[in-house]
Amino acid sequence: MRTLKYAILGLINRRPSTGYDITKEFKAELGNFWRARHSQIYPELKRLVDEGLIEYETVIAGEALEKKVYSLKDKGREELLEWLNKDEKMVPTAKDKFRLRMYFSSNIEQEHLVELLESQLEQRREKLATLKKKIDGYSEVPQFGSQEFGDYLVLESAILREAAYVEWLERSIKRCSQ
Amino acid sequence: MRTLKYAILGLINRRPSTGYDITKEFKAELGNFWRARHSQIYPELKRLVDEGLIEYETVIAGEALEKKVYSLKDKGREELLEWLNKDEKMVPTAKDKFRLRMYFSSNIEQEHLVELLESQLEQRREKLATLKKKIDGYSEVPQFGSQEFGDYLVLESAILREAAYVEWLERSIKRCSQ
DNA sequence: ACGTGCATGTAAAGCGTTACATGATTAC
DNA sequence: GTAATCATGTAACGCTTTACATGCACGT
Repeated sequence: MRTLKYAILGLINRRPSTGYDITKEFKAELGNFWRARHSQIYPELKRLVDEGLIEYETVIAGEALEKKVYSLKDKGREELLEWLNKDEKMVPTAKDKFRLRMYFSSNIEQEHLVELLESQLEQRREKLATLKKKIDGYSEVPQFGSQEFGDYLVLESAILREAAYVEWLERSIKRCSQ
Repeated sequence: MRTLKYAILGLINRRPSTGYDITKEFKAELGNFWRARHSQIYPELKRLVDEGLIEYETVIAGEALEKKVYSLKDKGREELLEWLNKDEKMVPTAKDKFRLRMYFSSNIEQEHLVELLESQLEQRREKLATLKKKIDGYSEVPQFGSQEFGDYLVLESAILREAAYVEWLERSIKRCSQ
C-alpha cells in the first residue's frame, strides 16, 4: 500500500524538504488525516532514494549542521501522479476508540458516561474552534489548481468532520439524560 | 494499548462467543469503528485465556465440528470496566487516504478530480443510505443502559460521520467547477 | 550557560494484513 | 454433489509506535 511513500512524495513535490520539514508537516494541517513520526520518515526517505524516486543535496546550516534537502526525481513525480489519479474504494473502517467504548456504554454508570462524553465534547469543540480560526484566515476560496486549494479542501473536511463529532456528542449527552 | 483486547472483552461480555462470532461482529455495525480479521482474533483469544481474563468451553456442533465458546472471567470483566471508564484524550489523527490525496489535488486534472470526488460521493451516499435504513429499524431511541442504547449511539455516530463526508464531497465538487 | 528548536538516525516491540492451511455443516 | 458458510488456526510480511542515541544553532 505504501501510503507514507506517497504522502512524502506529495510533500516533497510541494517543495524540496528535509526529513525534519516533513515531520513538521505531519504535525500541522495534514496531520488531521495522516501522520508519521521521524522514526518512520527517515528510513522511508532512504528507501525512496534507493528506489530512485527522490534525491538529496547536503546543505550545511550554520557552521556544521548537515541537512539533507530532498527533491523529486522524474520517476518519483510519475509515481506520485499515478497514485493521485487512482480511483480507490473507500475504506470500510475508520477506527475510533472512543466510539468503540460507547458501543459498550451499557456497562458505564450514567453519571460517569456523561462525564466521558463531556470530556470528549470539550476537546472536539476546542479542535473545531482552532480549525475555524484557520479557515477564517482565507479571505476567499483559493483558486482551483493552486496548492492552497488542496489546503482549503482538507481544512473544510476537517471542520465538517469535527462538527459532526460535536453534534453526535451533544445528542448523546441529551440521550443519556432522558 | 491493546484496543483489540478490550473490543473482544466487550463483545464476549455482551454474550459468550466463538472466534468466528467475534469475526462476524467486526464485519457488522461495530466494523464502522473497529475491525480485526480472524488471523488477529484467534491469537488474541488465546492470549486472553493465558492471561486469565476469559475461559472457554468446547462445544460440538453436529457430529464433529468443535467450537470454542468463550466467556468472561471476573478478572476480564474487571479489566473491561476499567478500560471503559477511562477518560482518554482524543487521538489527533484519523487517517484518511482519500483526504490525503485531496491535499495534493493541485496535481490532478480538473475533470478527473471531479470524477474521483463523484466516485467517493457515490460510495459514501450508498453507505449513508444503508445506515439510515438501519436506524429506521428502531421505532424509538432504546432505553439508557440497554445494549441497544450503545448500538444506537454508534449508529447515529456513523450516520453523522457519513453525512459530513457527503456534505464535504458535494461542496468540493462545486468548488472544482467554479 | 541554558533551554528550545533544528536535525538525523537506529532498535525493539507491537499492531495489522495477506496468504497459507484445513476440515465440518447446511441448504439447494 | 456442490457451494456457501461455519469454524480454527499459523506464517510472513509490512506498518507504526516507543524508546534509545547524538549533536548543532540560536535566542536570552
